[in-house]
Amino acid sequence: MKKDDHLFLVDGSGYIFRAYHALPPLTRKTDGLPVGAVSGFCNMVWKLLSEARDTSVGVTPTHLAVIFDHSSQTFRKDLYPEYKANRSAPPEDLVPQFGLIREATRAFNLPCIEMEGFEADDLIATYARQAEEAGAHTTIISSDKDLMQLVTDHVAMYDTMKDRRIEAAEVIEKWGVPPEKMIDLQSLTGDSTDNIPGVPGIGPKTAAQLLETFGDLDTLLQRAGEIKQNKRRENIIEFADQARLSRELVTLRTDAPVTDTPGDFLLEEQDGPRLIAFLKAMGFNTLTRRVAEATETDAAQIEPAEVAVEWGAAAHGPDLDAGDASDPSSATGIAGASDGWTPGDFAAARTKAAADVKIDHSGYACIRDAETLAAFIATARETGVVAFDTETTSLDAMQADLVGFSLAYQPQDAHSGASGPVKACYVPLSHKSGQDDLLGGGLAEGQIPIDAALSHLKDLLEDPSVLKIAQNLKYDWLIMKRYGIEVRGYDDTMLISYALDAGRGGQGMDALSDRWFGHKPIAYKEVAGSGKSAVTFDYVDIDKATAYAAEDADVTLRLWQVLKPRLAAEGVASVYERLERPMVPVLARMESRGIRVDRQILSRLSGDFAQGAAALEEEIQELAGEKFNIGSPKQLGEILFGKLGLPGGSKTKTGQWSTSAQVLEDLAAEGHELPRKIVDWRQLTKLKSTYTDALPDFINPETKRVHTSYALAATTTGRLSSSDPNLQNIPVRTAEGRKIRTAFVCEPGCKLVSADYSQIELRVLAHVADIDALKQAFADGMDIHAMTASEMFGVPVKDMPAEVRRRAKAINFGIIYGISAFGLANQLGIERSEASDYIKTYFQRFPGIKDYMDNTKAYAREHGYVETIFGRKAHYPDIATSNPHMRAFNERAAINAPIQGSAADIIRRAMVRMDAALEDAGLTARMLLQVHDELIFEVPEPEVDKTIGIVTDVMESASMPAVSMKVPLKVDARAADNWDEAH
DNA sequence: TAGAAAACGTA
DNA sequence: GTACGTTTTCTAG
Repeated sequence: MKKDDHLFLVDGSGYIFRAYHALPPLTRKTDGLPVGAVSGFCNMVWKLLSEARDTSVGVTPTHLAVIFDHSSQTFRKDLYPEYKANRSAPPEDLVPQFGLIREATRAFNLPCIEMEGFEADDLIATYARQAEEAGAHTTIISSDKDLMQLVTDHVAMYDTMKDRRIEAAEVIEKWGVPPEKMIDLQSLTGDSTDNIPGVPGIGPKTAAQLLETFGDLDTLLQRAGEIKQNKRRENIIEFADQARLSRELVTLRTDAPVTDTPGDFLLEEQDGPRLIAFLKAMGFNTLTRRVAEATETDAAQIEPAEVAVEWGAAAHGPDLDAGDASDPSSATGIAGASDGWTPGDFAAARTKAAADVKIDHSGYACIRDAETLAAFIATARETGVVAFDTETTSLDAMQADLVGFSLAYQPQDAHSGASGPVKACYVPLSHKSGQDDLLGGGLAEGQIPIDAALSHLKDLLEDPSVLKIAQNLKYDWLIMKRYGIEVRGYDDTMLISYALDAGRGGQGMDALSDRWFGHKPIAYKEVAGSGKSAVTFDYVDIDKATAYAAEDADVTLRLWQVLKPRLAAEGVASVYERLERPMVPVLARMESRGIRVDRQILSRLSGDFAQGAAALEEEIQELAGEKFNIGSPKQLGEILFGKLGLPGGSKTKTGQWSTSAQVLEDLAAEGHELPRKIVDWRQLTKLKSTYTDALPDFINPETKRVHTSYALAATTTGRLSSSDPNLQNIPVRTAEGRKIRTAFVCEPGCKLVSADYSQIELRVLAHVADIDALKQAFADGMDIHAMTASEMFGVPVKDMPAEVRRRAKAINFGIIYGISAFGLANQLGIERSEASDYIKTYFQRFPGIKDYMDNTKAYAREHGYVETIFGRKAHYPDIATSNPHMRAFNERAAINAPIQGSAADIIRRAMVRMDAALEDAGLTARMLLQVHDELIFEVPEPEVDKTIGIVTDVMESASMPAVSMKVPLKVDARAADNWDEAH
């Protein structure tokens, strides 16, 4: 470097934290990736590079480097193991940004510097010193006081947020001492955020005054006896060694063994296309435009870069390698990791520690006044992590009223008992007094007015920098949304557990508590009663409610401590971050929108079905010769196979005659009249009771729409399930059943749009098993079942008999289900031996499928689980059982899971992106329902065509960029006035 | 009154 | 042959 050179050293790590807290949260439109700090960083760097002259930084750099912390394992930890031990860890939505900011640095064509064992500050000190020795000037882009000791007449600092240059005068103004005395000052004051001890009772003002009087730290410590104030004198004498240790910790190393020199950091021309590709990938439109202008690049011609995102894994960023700080729970007091631990070690330690802290209800508090609530929330906020749970009057989130809520920021330990600090609490809001039931129950005494309590709660729940933890958050999210609160910054223990342990048992709180702590929480029944004597939660005694509700928050927090570290350790962090957690608001919105159902249509159908069933009932009893309960399989079996002596097919496992549709169809085919009528009767009564009678009761009195509830963690494979009512099994196969779909309608001026994946599971199969013939067929848009038939039976596709195609279709489905000769024979009504021959032929024709199935079985047996193409695991703990029947069942399930599960993952990805994609396109279409491979939208009529385009695009590209499918995904979409016609 | 079994709707 | 949820009947307590 030369005399006139000017080196800029950007404190990258410092900037990340500052930008995160100072700037409004920002997420990438396409997938919700948090990018606020990245955006701030890019804007700041661009400003430094292009507009330096116009700002108070005052100079233009000739050399520039961005410096980062490598990890917390530095030489300072050797000096003082507690160094930074209490540091609050980065918030969840900052974690992925560490890697992105390094990417940004490279995209700007700037050196990205870090070194193991040293903090960014030491590297900055080293380079600044080297530059100074060469006679050049340095500007450190930071406002961190730890760097102020470096300020000289050749080294200044620059605060980008305040646009302010920091030189010796500014240091003196702020701290009362010149830069060269900053080390001594910090040695006395210490630093609570880095856990540097200093001398108790000495703050910056006192320290500056003492240094003014005594000159420097050594002199002060020697002559401490001269200090007049008793306490101050005693402290300085007693803690002199601590001050010297602190000095070692705060003194920056200027001799870090760096391999570059400042001269290597010569600023080069921007690589416009590369930078723009990155900015586009981040979705920074304004900056993209500016950079395009400045570099004379046509941004429209540039594809967004593929940027790898470390959503939760501990690959980058300060402290993330250490494990104990990789999530904010390090602040919760459970013993953390020591040096060199792997994430797995850490997770195991957490599990062990969790079982040791016993759950004790006596420490829970019931908070009944606003001041205490505010104080509790303030404490929780400092901790940065808080478990949250609502208590309401109903399991239906769309109808439930809030009764109270509970919070926990640490496990409530047993030792402190009732007199110790409160870490978990319940806040009753609308419990009834119970005395005046006749008057509808007055509000019980001693509850915070709900508006006041919710305003405190809102501050907490909507602050993304405080991590909220809930068990099944979607429910609480919907409740809070109805009270005008939108939860931001959250984890869901149910979903974490699901990502980790799908197939290993339930993910409900009671099951998890039992599994991890051997503890059974107070049962809901115990506080609210059951059956006829059950009451809604607002009639539960507040003391009982406190124990029950606070325990739920306490247990939820403990579960999070145990489960969260496992995500990274077991490689499913991205499954949780991308496929589970973002689904919470997506599904919550779908559920709260609901779908319009025409009560009149259902009512008319109910009448029709009732008439038809009554007529059949009469005929059936006529044929049977007596009145009996047709709905009773037991009585029916006795009539058919006992009294009438029809040839009884099979029996169920309890020894009863089977009267399944299959059996009755077979009898009907033999010419018997009665079974046919029973099948028809069953169809009508089924449609009536399950659909036309039941659905109207689900119409919400307020919204006049039907709001299903989606379960995110109910299946082993990753599919959703729907209940209350189940809208994923609305009839479609028969003409009678389809009539029910005509009752699913849209608002006037709108259309229902249904978009479904064509053959998605067979496409996934072609991809995972890598079958050339299948891939080719899909690429060519061929009829896949006809193609299969043609390959297997040598029949040309043209003018193929329907029966031949039907058999091939059954085989294709069979493959997906883990085919057995027994099952295929059943399905096709052929002999087992014939089915077996079909399978043999199929495997000869498509040997890759056989390989895939064998490999999947072997993998499942070795690992106990299988994976989807996005890394979701489905566990099969019984895969190696000695019971041949059970083992075969598990093997078929294990073969099916990657196929069904990958398809489920794909539509999840589409759903996560859908709302933003529609909004970006200026559309107001609303996604209402998901039926495994189908999405249903309500769309204003003028927007229909454009919506179909966007929806199709998002769905067909849903696997990208994570997985590039070897087979195209195809989506069919159409619009109509009801679901029957749209489908 | 709670839970299992049988049946049947969907992808 | 895979994955679910709901209804009705029937049994055990």
